[in-house]
Amino acid sequence: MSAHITNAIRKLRFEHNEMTQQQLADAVDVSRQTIVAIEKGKYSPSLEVAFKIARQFDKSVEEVFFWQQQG
Amino acid sequence: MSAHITNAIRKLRFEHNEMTQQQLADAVDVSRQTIVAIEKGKYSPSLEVAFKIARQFDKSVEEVFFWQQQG
DNA sequence: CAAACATGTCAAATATTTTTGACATCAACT
DNA sequence: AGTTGATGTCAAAAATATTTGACATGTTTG
Repeated sequence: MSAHITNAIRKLRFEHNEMTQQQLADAVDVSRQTIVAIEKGKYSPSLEVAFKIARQFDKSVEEVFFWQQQG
Repeated sequence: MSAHITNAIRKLRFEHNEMTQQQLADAVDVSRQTIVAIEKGKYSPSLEVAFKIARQFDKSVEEVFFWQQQG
């Protein structure tokens, strides 16, 4: 029932000067554990955090997060 | 500190055959109160609900939700 | 080897989102 | 006048996201 959301955060971090999880966390003002959890798909972020992460990489939300509908 | 996110849900509901809050709620599988709260900007939704609402209107997340960065 | 760093994980506490149920108002209709 | 439907609000509970602090692992560097 719950939709699954994947993301390209890890890929984008490496493409952006090998940014570390801690650096991204600081840049978007969340904890490192939050970045880890989102990156690993443990849960999906709030829309606000999603916007912050996307903008950090100069991307749209949909270029970073991928939603696949369930049946 | 908290970024503000506005949205075009009400406008889109009316553009889509005057869809009611209840119909939208049913379509994206949340309660009517959730639609009311998001529509009125009481809080911003999860990324998952944001995706569902956007797709309901055949829009991207960014065509429905507008994030304004804080200083 | 030891120190530093990046990553992963866990558990408990806190914050935020979402649900449920109830009630109020207003407009449209019979 | 009464009913129905759409919207708004409130409060408490439940679910989910986020934080904090701690610890473990592997890699790199002095």
